[in-house]
Amino acid sequence: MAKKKPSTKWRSGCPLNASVEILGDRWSLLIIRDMVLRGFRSYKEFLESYEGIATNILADRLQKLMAHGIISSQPDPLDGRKLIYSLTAKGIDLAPVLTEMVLWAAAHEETENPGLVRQIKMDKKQFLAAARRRWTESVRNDRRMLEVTKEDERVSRENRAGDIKSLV
Amino acid sequence: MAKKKPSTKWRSGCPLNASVEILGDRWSLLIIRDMVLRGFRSYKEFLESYEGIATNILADRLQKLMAHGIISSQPDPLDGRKLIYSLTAKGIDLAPVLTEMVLWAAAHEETENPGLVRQIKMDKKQFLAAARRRWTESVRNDRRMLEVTKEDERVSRENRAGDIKSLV
DNA sequence: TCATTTTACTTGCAAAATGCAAGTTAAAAA
DNA sequence: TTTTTAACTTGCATTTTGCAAGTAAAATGA
Repeated sequence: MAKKKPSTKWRSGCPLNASVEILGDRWSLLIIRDMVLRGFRSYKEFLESYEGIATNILADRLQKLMAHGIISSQPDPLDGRKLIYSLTAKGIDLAPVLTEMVLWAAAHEETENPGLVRQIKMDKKQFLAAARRRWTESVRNDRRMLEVTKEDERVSRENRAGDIKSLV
Repeated sequence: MAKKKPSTKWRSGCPLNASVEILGDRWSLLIIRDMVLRGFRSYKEFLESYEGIATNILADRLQKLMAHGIISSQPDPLDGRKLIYSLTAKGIDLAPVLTEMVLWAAAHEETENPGLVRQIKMDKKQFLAAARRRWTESVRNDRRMLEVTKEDERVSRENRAGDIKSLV
């Protein structure tokens, strides 16, 4: 499932340190946020998000998140130029980290999006359950789409075979 | 209470972005961890922690954490070379962020300190309550120590005054 | 009391990460 | 079949990080 294990050689064995080494930069968690909370799935969407990430940094972060097994990618069957990025189970498990960081900043800094904050405060568990449900749905949906695509390919292969036969 | 407001000019108003701009580096949260979980309070202790932070980076991070009102510092009344760093309320409020990051890494990476992880998993609320209790205690204790020191100074001032009088 | 040690830094410099602008390539749309 | 679009890559300047070596003030030891 995971793409590749990064050379698990942490500065220390402390679990917090592992988190910080993987996620401790100014962009990774924002990409995760866009996926968990806003359902973003493509390079273009991430690029056009609020904070304005640079193209090379985005490409680098997507690669690293994949290397850490937090996201995965597949070609879009409907548009060959696109890659569809998905959260893995490891990725959606970051939702509680996100929500706590949102609550902390909302409590101590001047921030926007009071609707989001209110929702989390009102019922954190339900908020997380909803996020996970959306994720489960999208995984199911991707699988379905993949099957349809495979079927399409099978049919088109048969058609080509038919064409060739008709040429003989 | 807070030292100074940093020029609140975020890349975006999203609360998660604020958190990431303040805490999104490879060291800040480790310093907070050392304070919340291990009770560290001096430059030297932070310096000797597991991950081996460089002296200049540590000085820089301590300054930034102070500028953000996450920690504060006071001279050690028992040793004039030392500064005692303390978590502010804003600082101790980061405990839930820490615990979620610990749980995430423990679930998905090879890490050590299973005792800590077991404790958090067993009863997260109680774990956080204990961390906060330790913090409240240390705040109370600091205040007490400060008063004792002030009394000492008053006495020593009187003694000096007495000495001067005795010289006249 | 006077040299030594300790604490909390600073400074200088090399290496790595970040950010911006300008390509590039393959696929889709007009 | 020309033009757009999506997802990058490249080059280069700026910033951040990390290491090693100071420094100043206070405490400690002889």
